Amino acid sequence: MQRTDFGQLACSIARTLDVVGEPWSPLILRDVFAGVTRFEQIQADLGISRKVLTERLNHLVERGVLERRPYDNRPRYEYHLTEKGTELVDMLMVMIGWGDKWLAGEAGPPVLYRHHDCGEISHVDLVCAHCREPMHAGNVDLLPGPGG
Amino acid sequence: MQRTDFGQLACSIARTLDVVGEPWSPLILRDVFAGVTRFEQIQADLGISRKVLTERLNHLVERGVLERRPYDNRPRYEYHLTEKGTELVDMLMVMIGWGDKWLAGEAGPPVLYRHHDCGEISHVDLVCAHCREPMHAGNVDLLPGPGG
DNA sequence: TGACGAAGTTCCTTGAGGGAACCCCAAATG
DNA sequence: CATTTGGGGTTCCCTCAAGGAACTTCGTCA
Repeated sequence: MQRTDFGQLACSIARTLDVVGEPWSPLILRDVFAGVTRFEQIQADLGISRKVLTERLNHLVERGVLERRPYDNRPRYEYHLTEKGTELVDMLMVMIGWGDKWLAGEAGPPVLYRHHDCGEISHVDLVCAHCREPMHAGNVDLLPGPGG
Repeated sequence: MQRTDFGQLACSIARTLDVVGEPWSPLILRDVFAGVTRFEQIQADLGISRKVLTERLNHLVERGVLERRPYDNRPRYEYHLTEKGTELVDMLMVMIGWGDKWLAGEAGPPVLYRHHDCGEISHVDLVCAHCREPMHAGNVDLLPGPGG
């Protein structure tokens, strides 16, 4: 889609967009995460063009985010999240939290997420991986890194 | 770009993509967050087409993510994050964490993030907003919500 | 042996992104 | 006063990606 190749930029956001920045890709990951793992199911659930779905699935498999797995003796395949892909679900959960807060409107969020550990309907919050205190836009400093 | 209108879907991911899912939008937010706030600066920094930059800035202002603010007697403007936009930086920080881990390669991450509270170079982790324990793909259950 | 169904592939049309050139306006400069 | 400069866009044209419908392939089943 975008003719500018984000994968070449020295920016982890751009590189991430190069993997899941194309239209539909995050929604495809959401479906696979939610158990909608087959071509026909995803196509019907999202209403995406078959051509584009083929392109996206191939791209996500190439980048190691999804895995193509046969599920029958016939040529039938399911798509599953790899470890790399499973960790991308973190991004989806933050998008869900933001969308629920700012865009859900009066009807409320369309899907609820129950934390398996505490049993409560909840949402994610960000903490510093080092000290476990809240970590948001207001309390980080940016420094040049080795790959810059 | 995508002719399918994601904003109409009953899905918070799709609705979030309707705001920042178009190409370049997350990179524009990153620039504004990092202090690159003027049209010419953003255009030069990203190498984005001026036409597309105009469209994206207008869209982000319309959706309440950015604020257009005059900075001179002349007709000159800076773009700043609103509260709504500042909270979107959470999504960027998760993308950065994932990109740093899976795509940075041998050179290492291009930018480092120091947590202001503990002073350490760090990255974000996700916790349950309710019990503060880790919350990832593996330990959430999906339930239908009121807006579904 | 014909129908079926999953998983694509092909083809055409439309519209979004890239890029360069151009425009407008206020201040600074001569 | 006339002219240049520089920020912030706008216009135009070209290419390529998204949408959508029809078609293909291959193994199973009636």
